[in-house]
Formats: sequence, C-alpha cells, structure tokens
Amino acid sequence: MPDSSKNKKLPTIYDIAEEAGVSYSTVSRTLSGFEFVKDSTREKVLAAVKKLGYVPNQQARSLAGGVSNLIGILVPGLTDDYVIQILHGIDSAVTESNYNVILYTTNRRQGKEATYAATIINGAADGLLLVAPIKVELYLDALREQNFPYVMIDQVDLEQRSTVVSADNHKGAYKATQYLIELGHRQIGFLTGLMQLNVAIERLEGYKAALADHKIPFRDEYIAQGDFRMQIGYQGTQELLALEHPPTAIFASNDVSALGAIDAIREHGLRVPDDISVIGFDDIPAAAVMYPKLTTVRQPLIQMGREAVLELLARLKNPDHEVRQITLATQLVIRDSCAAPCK
Amino acid sequence: MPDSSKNKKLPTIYDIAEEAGVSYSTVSRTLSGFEFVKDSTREKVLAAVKKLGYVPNQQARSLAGGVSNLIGILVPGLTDDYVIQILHGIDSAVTESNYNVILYTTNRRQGKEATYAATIINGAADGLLLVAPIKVELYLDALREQNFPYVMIDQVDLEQRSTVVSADNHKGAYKATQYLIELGHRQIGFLTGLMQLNVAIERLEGYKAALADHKIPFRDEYIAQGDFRMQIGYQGTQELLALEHPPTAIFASNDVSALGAIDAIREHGLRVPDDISVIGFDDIPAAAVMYPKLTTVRQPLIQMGREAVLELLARLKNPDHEVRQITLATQLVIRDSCAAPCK
DNA sequence: ATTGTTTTTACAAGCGCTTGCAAAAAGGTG
DNA sequence: CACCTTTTTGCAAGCGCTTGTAAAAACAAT
Repeated sequence: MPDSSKNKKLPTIYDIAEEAGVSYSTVSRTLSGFEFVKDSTREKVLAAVKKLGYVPNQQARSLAGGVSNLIGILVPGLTDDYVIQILHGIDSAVTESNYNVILYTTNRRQGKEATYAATIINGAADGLLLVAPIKVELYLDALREQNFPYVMIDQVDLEQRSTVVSADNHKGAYKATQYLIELGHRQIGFLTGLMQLNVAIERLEGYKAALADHKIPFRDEYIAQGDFRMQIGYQGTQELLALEHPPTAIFASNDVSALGAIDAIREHGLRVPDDISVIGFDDIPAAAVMYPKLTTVRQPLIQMGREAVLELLARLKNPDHEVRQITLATQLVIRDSCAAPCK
Repeated sequence: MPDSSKNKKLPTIYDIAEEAGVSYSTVSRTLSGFEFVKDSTREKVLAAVKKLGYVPNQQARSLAGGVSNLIGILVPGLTDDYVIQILHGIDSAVTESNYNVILYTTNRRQGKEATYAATIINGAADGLLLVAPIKVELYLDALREQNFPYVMIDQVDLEQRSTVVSADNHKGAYKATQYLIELGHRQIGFLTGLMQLNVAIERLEGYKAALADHKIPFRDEYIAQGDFRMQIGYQGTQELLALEHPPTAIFASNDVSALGAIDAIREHGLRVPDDISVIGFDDIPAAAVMYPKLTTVRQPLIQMGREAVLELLARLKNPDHEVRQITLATQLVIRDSCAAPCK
C-alpha cells in the first residue's frame, strides 16, 4: 500500500547545480540551447541531470522565458471525421517540430471559443490553430492586438488579414455539380452546410455557378437546409423527396450529411445510385468503404492541417512572416454513388 | 500593415489591483474561489477585471499554485478510429469538468512515451490518461513514486496496482468465435493484434477458449500475425488464404484489420460473406456503413474514455481514491459479414 | 468609549526557470 | 609577466500568480 503523501520533491536546476558544482544559471544555459558553455562543464551538468533524473518544469520555463512550446488548437468537436482528419494532419506536422499540443473542443458551446482563445493568448500557448471556427469575430481583434500568431483552417477571412488555409470549395462544388450534369441530371438537389460558415456558402455558390454555366435554371425548392450533420441531412433529404418533382441527384455539402441523405433515400424505398445519385464533399475515410462507395469531392484535409502548422511555425519563428491565404485544390473522386438518371 | 512589435502588455493582477484600489492578493483571492472577500470589494475587482479585459495566466497560476487544471493524454496516434472514439469519450467527460487537455501522440516512436510521461509528471499536467500504452513499464515506477494520478485505458495491469479501464476482451472474443461456430464454421482463422498488448493476447485466449469448449481442435496455421493495422491484416489474410484448407471464416482482432482481410479476400475472387465470413472487433463507426456491414464485437470505446476521466477526476479530487480495474462488457453486433459456410 | 472577536485585506515569500549584466577565468601578445 | 580580449560563469531580478501570516477594519458586547 503506497503512502499517498510520499510524493518526493522533484529535482530542480538548483539540485543539478549543486550536484554538478556549478551555478544554476549555468545549468539553465546548458540545458536550453547552449551559449558559451565549456565542454567539461556541460558534461558535468549532463551527468548530474542523468543521475538525478531531472526533467525541466515546462510551466516555469514558460513563465520565465515567455515561451511555452505549446500550440493551442481550437476544434468544434471530435465527432466529425472531417475534423479528425485535419487534426491528424496537424498532429503529424507538430510531431515533427518540438512543439506540443493543447486541445480545446468547443462542442458548439456558446462563448467557449472566445474564452479559450483568451486563455491561449494569455500564455497558455505560443500560437493558435483555429479549425473551422464559427465566432472568430469575437476574438479576432484580441488576437491581432497582441499580434498573436494564429492560423485559421477552413474559414474565409474576407478582409484577408489572417492566414487562412482552406480548400477550393467553389471549384470543388462546381466540379461535382458539373459531373452530375454531364451524367444527364437536370434536377439536382442541394443540401447545404451550416450557412454561418463561409465554406458552406462557397459550396452553394459553386453549385449555382455550374447550373448557370450549363443553362440549368436554379430552383429554390431544390435547396434543403443542412448543417453538416447527418440527422439534419436526413431531414433535408426527406423534404427534397417529398417534392412533386423530386431531384434525380442530390449534392450534399459534406459526406456526413450525404450519409443522412442516403438513409432518407433508402427509407423511401429508392436505391442509390439507381434511382437517385448522391455526391458528397470531403472524402472522409468512411466514403471509400461504405456502400455504395461514395462519389465525393476530396478536400486534402490532412494536408490542410499540415500546411496550417507550417504557416504557424513560420510565423512563430518570424513574427513578420507574411499573412497568406492558402487555397488547396479539391478533387472529384468518382466512386459508385452516382449514375445517369434512370428515366 | 500592423506593426508587429505592438503587442501591448496584457493586464496582470497588479493592474487589476490598482484599478480596483485593493491589493493584488485580494484580487487573487477574489478570482480563485472566494474565501472571505467583502461583497463590495468583490464587485470592485470584478468591475476592474471586466474593464481591463483581464484573463489569468495559466502558467503562472500553475507554477504558483501547483495545479495546472490540465489533463495529459498520451495516445498512440490519431489515425485509428479506435483511438478517436476513446478520445471522443475522454473529451466529452473532460468538457464537463473544468479541466483542459494536453495531447501527446507517440506515433509508435521509440521512447516518446516515457519522455512525455516525464514532462507531464514534471508539472505539465495534473493527471495522465494513457490510451493503449505500449511501454508503460518504462515510466510506471516514476508515476507511482510521485503518486501521480493516472489511469490506463485498454491495457492490463497484471499487478493490479493501477486504475485501468478496459473492455472484456476475452469474453468478447469468445462470443465472436462462438457465433461463427454456431453458424457452422469449423475452420476459423484468427488474425492477431499487436501481441505486445495484453488486449491482443486476451482476444486470442478468448478465441482459443471458445474452440476448446466446442471441441474444435486449435490449429496453429490458422493464426496469422497482425498488428491491428490494415496493411498487415491484408498480408496475414493472404497467408491464411494460401493454406491448403483455408478457413471458412476469419476473426480479425480489430475492425481495421478486418478491412484489410476483406480486401485480401476480394482480391482472391471470393465474396464476403458468401465464401468467407469475417468478423471484427471494436465496432468503429465505419463498420456500420461499409459493405458488407461488418459483424463485430462492440467495445464501448466512448464509455471507456468517459469512465477513465471520471476515475482520474476522482483521484485528482481525492488522492487516496481507490485503485480499481474497470472492465466494461463487450457486445456482439451482428450485421452482414458472416454467414454459414457454403459447403 | 473600550475590549474582544471575527472578518477582510496587505505584505512577503516563493513556485522553477530565464536572462541581462558584471565579474572571473582563460587565452593571446608584445 | 603585465595587459588586453574573449570566453565562461555567477548573481540578481523577475515572469504572474498563490498562500501563510500578520495587521487592519468592522462589528458586537461590555
């Protein structure tokens, strides 16, 4: 039975200094990037570190040095594969640096986004990565006032004052719509994303542009409101199917809501793609293994995460690193969920 | 063009103290849980906080108070849905507390696990959650010596000195095997997990036990070495299929490797489940949407994450909170990837 | 008013580390 | 060997906060 109060004190630089017979500042200098330390001294210090099993206290380091070596990540949640993929990209790039990650999930809770951002600005991390943030305007000024390094992912900064990494949503949506048109579809339903997000708007615009370019009239009743989630995608699709002339194809603003759409279609006794075609957006891992395999627009999510980290690191190294808008290409991935209209 | 050096100093408790006309310690006491503070004083402080937009510096708080309000999480990586699900459970429970999360991914890199653990013990977080750790023995002693709060997830502590949350792997594997036997299978291949992990061993044991109970001889050539990853699952299955009497069913130690198995089977021109049945383990989200829908053993991954957090929080609140082994039930989820053997 | 209590506030010290500055040691030169 | 440089080390201060302790204020009772 361990004595619960027996947590011995951990060694500090002072202990190391004593053990090595040097001053604590020499220990500090030896440990954090050299500066002029005599080789023999360095060896003594390192030996003492090893002997005592010393590990620096990050909090103290951060407080004294003003650098935490932590990158804060603000994500909407961990339920979406879309987020997970981006996170994966972020992680892989961060892993290659000497930073670590502090993760905040807002779960769409009121105000959390701004609170977390404030905490991060106040020393909790050196930089901030915003994944599909919703309420940026609430703390963007604070970030900028402090000249705090941050990068937004999958968001549009209309004023172009932030570094933003995103995919070409407009073109992606255009390509998807065009593909359906080329298959022969004329009645194409569109399931929107969360329209508070610019990316959702861009996808809708891409859809509209493709219709216009092919002289297909835009019909308002073919637009169903979604929010990127499965359940609402299901509901929106129900509405589309209840129309007098239901669409022969449905373009869902993301893969997850496409899953909802397929559910709804099946529930109506219809088959995908035989009776109705469905196309998604994102290309989450499930898209390739589901049935039918989902035709979709691939966003390079992992790469987006990586690029964002690289930009942030560049900014961290050089505070004057230029602000840029990085837009990565999307790609139409043709699988099995689309076919020519049956009639 | 913003002047990059214009990051104004953020307000500290001293600024608040001055603004409110009280001493800094009064500010501190007002802000961190009350203690006796006069209402009128509290109001003055709060007003100053609001006016100056003060946000406490967590690092300083942590250093001075010895408490970071951070929970460290050590995960093997972000590629596995299995890990993601657990993470999701963790996150949902942490979100309900007033802790935040600092995330370390080892990506199976040598030594990282121990390094991160050491950093966490040295003040980076107040507690540690270990998700399917591989090299625990390297730092378990350190954790215990410091009486540092930690909980392991999906790991077996043979000495029962750690709090561990896991699923009933043995029984789950037993049920899966039994199900195949009841369908009529006698030649059942087994694709192992990463055998360094106890959970992988337990699943194998469950498989063996079910065979024994049903008087089916255990055949060594029906065991293919896997490591929980898709690629190796694919290879292992190739080996099984190359046997003179290939199995009529394959039990993969996890869903991801089941995907690899299915790939291999298809490549041999065989169909699932018509020619060969496949059963997995985990029940990751993709299992329900893939084709064919995967029959598998569900581990309550989200719940495992939640339980682990609950235990850790209890331990954080009360350092003498008892050490326990929590084993959650697994459940056979019958879908479409298994059928009676064809011949 | 005075004293004894209790509530409230202030001061000082310190958490473990970094870093500017000055002093000490080491190295070169004439 | 004295003197000037350059390298190396040590001291002090301070990062922003918490907290033990002591002093001040408030209040009640005498």
